[in-house]
Amino acid sequence: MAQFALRNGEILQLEGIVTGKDVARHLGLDKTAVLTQTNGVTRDLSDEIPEGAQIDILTIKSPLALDILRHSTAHLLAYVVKTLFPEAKLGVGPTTESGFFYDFQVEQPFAPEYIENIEKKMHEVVEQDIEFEKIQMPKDDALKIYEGLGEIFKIELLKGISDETVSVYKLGDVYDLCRGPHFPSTKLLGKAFKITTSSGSYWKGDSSKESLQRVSGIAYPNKDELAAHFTRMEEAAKRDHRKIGVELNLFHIQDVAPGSIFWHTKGWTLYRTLKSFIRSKIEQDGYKEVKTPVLVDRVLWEKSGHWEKFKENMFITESAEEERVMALKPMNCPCHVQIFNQGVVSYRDLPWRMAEFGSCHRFEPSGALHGLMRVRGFVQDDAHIFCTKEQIVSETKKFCDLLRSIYKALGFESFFVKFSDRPAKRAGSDEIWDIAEKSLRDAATAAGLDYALNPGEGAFYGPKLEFVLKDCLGRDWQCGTLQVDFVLPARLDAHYVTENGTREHPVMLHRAVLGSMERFIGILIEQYAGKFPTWLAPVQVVVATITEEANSFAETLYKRLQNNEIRAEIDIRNEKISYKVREHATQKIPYIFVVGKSEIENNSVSVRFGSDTKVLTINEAISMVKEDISIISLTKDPL
RNA sequence: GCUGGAAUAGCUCAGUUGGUAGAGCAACUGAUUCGUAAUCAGUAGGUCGGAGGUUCGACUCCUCUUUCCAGCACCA
Repeated sequence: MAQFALRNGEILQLEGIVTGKDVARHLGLDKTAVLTQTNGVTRDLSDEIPEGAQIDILTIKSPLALDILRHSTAHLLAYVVKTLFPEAKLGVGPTTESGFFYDFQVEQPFAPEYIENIEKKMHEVVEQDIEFEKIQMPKDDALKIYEGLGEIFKIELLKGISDETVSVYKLGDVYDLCRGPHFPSTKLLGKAFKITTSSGSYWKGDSSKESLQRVSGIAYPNKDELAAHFTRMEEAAKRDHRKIGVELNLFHIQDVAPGSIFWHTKGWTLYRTLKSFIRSKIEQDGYKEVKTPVLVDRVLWEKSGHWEKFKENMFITESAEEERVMALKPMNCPCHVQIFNQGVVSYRDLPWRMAEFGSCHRFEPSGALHGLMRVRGFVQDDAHIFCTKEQIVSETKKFCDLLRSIYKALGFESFFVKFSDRPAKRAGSDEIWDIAEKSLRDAATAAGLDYALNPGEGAFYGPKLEFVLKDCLGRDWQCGTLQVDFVLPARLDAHYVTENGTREHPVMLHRAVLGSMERFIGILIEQYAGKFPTWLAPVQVVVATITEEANSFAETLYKRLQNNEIRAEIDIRNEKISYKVREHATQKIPYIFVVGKSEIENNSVSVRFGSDTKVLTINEAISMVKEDISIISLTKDPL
């Protein structure tokens, strides 16, 4: 008689070999049980339970079961694809944030009709209630099976496994190498899944390896949650910055300049406002702004090492009059070093925080372009801090504080941080990398950052911290960055004179808070769904008349707003006030100042803010807006 | 760059066995002078992304090309 502890503290006694299924049956959960949690580990229901274990039965409703539901649905997908396309070779089929995908190698990519058919077939297989049969076998046996089936990718995966015994899940006659666990059978997967897309992918995520076809789907425990997912997606699509950019007349992009932005007046006002804000913040932090050339001789890029690594991604110029090859700068650092190198720099001059709103161009692959988020022409809120090794930690901490204060002011309380360490291809010795990585880690800790390690993803000249924000569709975009660089100053012959009169290379900290102005504005548009806080709004107030008898009163009011440096517009069109209100509300103008007969008589204004309306004196109304705009100045205080 | 999909008026979209284009909103003109999310009427607007080809005839079929979208790869 074996004993097991249930989660509620009850002790269960059962005879013989006991599996999760037995426990479930004993508890009357045999119809709904999908997995067990045995001693805190999620396992198959068919697994034997060791005596004395603490056991919990998981049903489809359990949050712990969700990821397994998706994983098992991926296997179901693989089963259906193998049934419909027996020649397909299986890749891998992991879960995603809201679903799953499976990669296959097939002769013909899946046409949309096939995708529909696959989904239909998956639902049929759910009805057939096929069992996920778990088979533990020696690795060599599994290899034999897959060699017999010609599953080249599974063979490669198997060869990479060091265990002697592996688990294979058999669904119908399809063998899938998998650590598991899985649901016991297809019926329990339910109907709340949907195949969403098919697309290309690469084996092991490597573009030099085989091209595969990825079929992706989403899955939830029930139809309501599935429907809620689609509703969320629709809501998110409404705040897509590309859509709002057109609706609010902020910018456009067209064929003649792929990856570059035509900023319209309203978008450019937003851009300038953001830039002024950043400028005031960095000036307070001791940065000195510069401006360097956009067109620079290739020799500088050769010297910096960028030519060798990135020339395919640079815009190179050609001139009928001159043989000299120039390039549009893809980054500002080598140019900043040229300024640093004018004259002699003393240790007393360090840290030298050299900032630039640097206009950069990179030939990004066509498939990477995405609205404002990934462009070929962009402006970095860039700066390079030339400092000593000893100053790395304090400068990094200072930067992190600045970044946090700016993000907070812009409405981003939370973001995530990645620490990217040395890549395989890099410049500089291991000793230098050791120092660079340690300094950056210490600084990140000192700044109280919670970061995730991103191994091997550093820049070729140094490790970096990356500050990542999400767009409305859940995609990650790196915005801020800080990179420690011991390499470029040496390559570009930057020196300073130490206390002892010797010459040394400074350390260079590459850093940006927003990263790209364009990208950050894209993120801001989505964050606010176009309804910007008043200080950022391109138009802050519209003065709208009810009838034309209010025109001159409106003009006077409009002038006063302008004199108070409020971005205002006036609407004296011969339209009904409800029409005007609707239009300006749709344009997400923060304040609508409505004036009519009664306002003229009382020298007042009817202020509409959001859906609130109140009648104020003109002075009160102007103070209200000015106070709203000045909210941003609070953030000027150091944290 | 790779795989798939798409491109029709300023915007959102109709337009199937190939017979040279249509709606709503926006714009413009006129009327309406109105109290907080759409007043009415009229007018104008398109080489159907571009270049070739098939055909008596192409928005529609084929080839090439550009751009965009989704995913992958890339991102100093």
